[in-house]
Amino acid sequence: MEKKNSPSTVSRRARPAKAPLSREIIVQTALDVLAQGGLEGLSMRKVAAALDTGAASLYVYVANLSELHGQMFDAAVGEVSLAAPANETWREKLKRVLISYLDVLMARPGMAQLAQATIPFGQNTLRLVEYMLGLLREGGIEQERAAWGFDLLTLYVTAIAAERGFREARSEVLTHVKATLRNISADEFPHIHATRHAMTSGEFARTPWAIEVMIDGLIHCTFPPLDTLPGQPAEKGRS
Amino acid sequence: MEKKNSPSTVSRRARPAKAPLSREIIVQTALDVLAQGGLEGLSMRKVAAALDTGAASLYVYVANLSELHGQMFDAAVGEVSLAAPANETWREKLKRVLISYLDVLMARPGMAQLAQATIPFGQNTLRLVEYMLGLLREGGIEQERAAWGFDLLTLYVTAIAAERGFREARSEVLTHVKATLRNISADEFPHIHATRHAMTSGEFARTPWAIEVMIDGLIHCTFPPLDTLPGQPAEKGRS
DNA sequence: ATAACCAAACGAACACCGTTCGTCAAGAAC
DNA sequence: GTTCTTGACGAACGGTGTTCGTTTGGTTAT
Repeated sequence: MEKKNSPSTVSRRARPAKAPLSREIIVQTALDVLAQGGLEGLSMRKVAAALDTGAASLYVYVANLSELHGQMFDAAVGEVSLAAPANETWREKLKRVLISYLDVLMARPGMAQLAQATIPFGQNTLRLVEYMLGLLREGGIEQERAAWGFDLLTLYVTAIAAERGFREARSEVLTHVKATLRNISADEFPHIHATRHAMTSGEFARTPWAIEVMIDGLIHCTFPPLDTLPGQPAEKGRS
Repeated sequence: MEKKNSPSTVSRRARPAKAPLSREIIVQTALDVLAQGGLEGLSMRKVAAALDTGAASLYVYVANLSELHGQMFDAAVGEVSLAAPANETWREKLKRVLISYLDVLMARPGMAQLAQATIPFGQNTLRLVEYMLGLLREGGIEQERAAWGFDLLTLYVTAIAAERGFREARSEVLTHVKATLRNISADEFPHIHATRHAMTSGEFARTPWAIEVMIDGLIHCTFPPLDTLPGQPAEKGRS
């Protein structure tokens, strides 16, 4: 950004003690850029600019933007708190860690979308997965249900965070939607009309509620549906 | 693309009977482009090229790319089948329509990501929402639980479709992940080690299973948590 | 002290992208 | 026949990820 090396070779004096680049510094700076500008405002060029260098310099430490995304996600997952009061039940602990994960996803705009676009298997992610699987097993949920259930839970939390992120990013569209919903025809769409307030309510209560619903389902569900495993779904049209 | 109008004004004769543009044609062409190249391969320029015109021409009918995305999504939702055998229970019908929705999301690569990026309230979407809410009410699930539950169900189906889309798009990363998972340390991550096969299994059985889990949870859950509505979550750290 | 070497850093370029602007031509209205 | 409107469009602006070839500063070998 602030480079002025038009003469011969004075440049190295104008930038005397620049801290050397590193993977960690790049990832941390990228998280800062994300925090300020969201996922739209995150680009190799912007991150490089924040480090007072050019985009090409980053490619020494990071293969491409996609890999940087992955590194950023895992670094963020490292901020999830796994601590819990010892007297809590497994269910309370599970809910607690999921909410902490949700907090991390919502701390920086665009982090949830980043989580959705990332196939997540860094060190911090593994630690989190291990912890959650342990809790489900502690609750007596067997192997397969635990694996699938963990996926169900995290998928939902990530999705709800991403959805909120989008709505914050484009609030103009959202107000338009709310107007449409408010004036919706009671004849053509009676059920939507009846629930039109509930649909946009409970911004914060909703996620804990959904977590409870899914854990309840996980406990009551009679599956693991071994019968459907061999011969495809046996359900309706899988194309 | 195939324009040759270097001389004076012969161009109009070289392109005599071009079908006029329209919103519908643009949306339909965009869906074709999406089907072929995924969301990455969808751009105003590509859609315009497929219509043998320039990108600027599209802006007469579509405000911007984001609005085009919205129109594309609603058009796709129109393909969801709401038909069901009359003797089915509300629960079977609900599962059926959700699977049909999943099919639509997976029919074109990138459609699920598009669904996640869209705030969905076109005509076809409203029809689908109305239908699903009706089924939930038919099942005796009261107003608020139905509204939130519908959101939970669709959010999950969309998320699972998007996740699969990503994995297809970047299979190189996925194989790497699978290798990591296969050789994972049994000491450091015992639970992951134990469930490492279940975690990547059941590609197709998983979604019907998760739908059952969520409906079970929806039925058994004692909520709607009116107690948490007035004073924020009363849970842990909402930032 | 000097020469050789190497890897990090970087400037420039390529091929894209969304969007805007000014212009042009064809049909409608008069 | 003339004016007016409007859809179509070429060109351009400022952005993007990524690559290539070169520079450069510090380290090692002579």
